[in-house]
Amino acid sequence: MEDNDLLKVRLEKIAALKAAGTDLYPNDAKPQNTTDRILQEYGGMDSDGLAKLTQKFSLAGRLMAIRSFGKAAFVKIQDRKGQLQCYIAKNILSEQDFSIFKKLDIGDIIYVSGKLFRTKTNELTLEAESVRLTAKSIRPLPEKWHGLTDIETRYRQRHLDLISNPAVKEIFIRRSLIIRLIRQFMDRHDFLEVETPMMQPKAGGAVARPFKTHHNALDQDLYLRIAPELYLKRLVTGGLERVYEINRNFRNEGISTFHNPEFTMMEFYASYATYEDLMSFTEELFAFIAREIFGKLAFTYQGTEIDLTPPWRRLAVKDALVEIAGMTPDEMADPAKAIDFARNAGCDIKETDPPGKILMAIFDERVEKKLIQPTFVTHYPVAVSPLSRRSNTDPDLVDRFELYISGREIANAFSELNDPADQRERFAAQLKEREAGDDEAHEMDEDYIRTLEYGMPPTAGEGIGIDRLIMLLTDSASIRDVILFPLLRSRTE
RNA sequence: GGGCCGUUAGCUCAGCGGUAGAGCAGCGGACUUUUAAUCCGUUGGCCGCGGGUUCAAUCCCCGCACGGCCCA
Repeated sequence: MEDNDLLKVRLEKIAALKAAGTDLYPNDAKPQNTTDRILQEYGGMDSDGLAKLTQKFSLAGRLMAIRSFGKAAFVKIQDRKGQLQCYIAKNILSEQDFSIFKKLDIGDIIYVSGKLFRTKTNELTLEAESVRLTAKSIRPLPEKWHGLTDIETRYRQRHLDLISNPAVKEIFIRRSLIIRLIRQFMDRHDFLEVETPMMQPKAGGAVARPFKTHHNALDQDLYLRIAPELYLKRLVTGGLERVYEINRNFRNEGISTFHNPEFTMMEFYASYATYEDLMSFTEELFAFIAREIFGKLAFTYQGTEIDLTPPWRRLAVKDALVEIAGMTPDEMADPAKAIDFARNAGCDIKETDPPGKILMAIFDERVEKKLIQPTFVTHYPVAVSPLSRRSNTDPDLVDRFELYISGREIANAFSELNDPADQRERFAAQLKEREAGDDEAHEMDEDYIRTLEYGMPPTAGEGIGIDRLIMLLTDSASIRDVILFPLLRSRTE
C-alpha cells in the first residue's frame, strides 16, 4: 500500500471513529428502498403530498458528493439503481449521528433513513433522521466531474469505472438484459440450455489455436475449448434435438478491439432444421432483442444506422467476390489467377492452399468490412468448412452462412455434416492442411466420428458472438467495453 | 510482430532545455436549501523505469515496461 497523505488522513479519521466506538464495517443495515423506486413513485408528488406521508424511507449506498454548510449538508447517495439527494441537518439528527456524519468521506458506504421532501429548487430529497456508516472507504475516488477516463485504470480497476461512470454501468446492465432476452427467446422455441466441457482432450469444433493445460491426477493434457460444437452435436445425437449453450470460448490468439482471448458465444442446434431455417430464426431473434431494448429495429452503431428489419440480404461468396471485391468469374475459376488476385489484394496465402481457401482469403481482405447492413453470406467452399453438410447441388460448396453486420462476423451457421464417412474425409483433408503447416486446421476426432456412426438427425447449428452482438447494441467501439474484465498483461511491481 | 500516439499530484489535465502548475478531491476556517454550492487559507510530485547528450533533462536521443489506435 503506497504511503500517501490522503490515505494517512483517512486512517486518522478511522482512528477517531473507532475511539468514539463507531463500528466501521457493521453488517446489519437493511435498506428498505432504492433510489429509482423512490424517484419513480414520488417523483411526481408535490411538497404537500410528501408532507402527508407517514412512511419512512431508508437507503444505503456510496456517498458520492457532500455539499456542507456547517450545521447542514446536502449529499448524494448512489446505489445500484442511481442517485438520490439526502439532506443532513444538525437539528434533525442525534448529536452522535451528526458527529459521525462530520467524519464521513466521499466514497464511504452509508445508510440513511428519514422522510421525503422537496427542496427550494424542487428536488425530491430524503431528509435524514438517522445516518450510519456502513463501510468505510480509505482511498479517494476519481474526480466527480470528469470521472475516470484513463482506459487502463478503467479496465484494471473496473469497480472504479462502475462507480464513476454511470454509462459503463448501463452497458453491463444492458448486456445482462440482452442475454436474458436470448434465453427467453430460446426457451420459447423449446431449446434446452445445457453445459458442455470447457476442458477438452482435443480442441475441436472450430479452427483456432487453443490454450493448453494439464490435469495432474489423470496426467493428461487438456485444452480449453475453442467451441462447444462437437459436444452439443453429441447431445443432439443423444436425442436432445434442440439444445443451446451460452458460455465462454477460449482462443489463444491476438487481442484487438474485436478479439478477447476468452469470449462469450451462444451455440445452438436444431434437429430437422436447415441453415436456411436458421437465417429466418436469426432475423427473428435479433428483431426480438432490438424491439425489446430500442422499441424498433433500427439503431445507430458508431455513427452508422443499422437496420435489422427482415429479410436481410443473402449473398453468395462468389457473388460477393464479383460485386464487392471486383473479381471476374475467370479469375475465380482459374486457381493461378485467383492466387495472383489474392497476392495483389495483400492476402497472406500459400501456393498450396486449396482454391476455396484462397477465395475466402480474398473475401476476408476485400469484402468483410464492406458488409455494413445485416447480410447472410452463403455458399462457402468445402475446404474451409470441415463440419458443414455438402450442398445437394454442388459438392464443392456447403450449406452454410455467416452473418455480417457493420463489417464484422457476428454469427456462423450451417446444416451439420452427419455423414460419418464424409466427416472422416473432411478431417483427413484438414490433417493434410496441418501437415502443410496450418496449425489451426481441425484435428482428426475418431470419437466424434464414432458418435456420428450411431446416426445424428439432420440438424442445423449456429454460433453467435455474444460480445460482438452486445457491442452493436450498446454502440461500443471495443470488445473491452462490453467485457467486465478484459484480458490485459499483468503488471509486475 | 510492425507503425503512430500516450504515461506529470488521488482524479482530470497544462507545461516541453534553467529542478513543476491549474481544477476537482484532501486539510483548516466561515456558512441550515445546495446542484461541479460559495468564500478565505492550505498540504500534496522518484514528471512510468533505465541509460545517454548537456553546465543543466519532465522536456532532446536510445532502450524497456504498460496502455490506446491502426496494420499483420
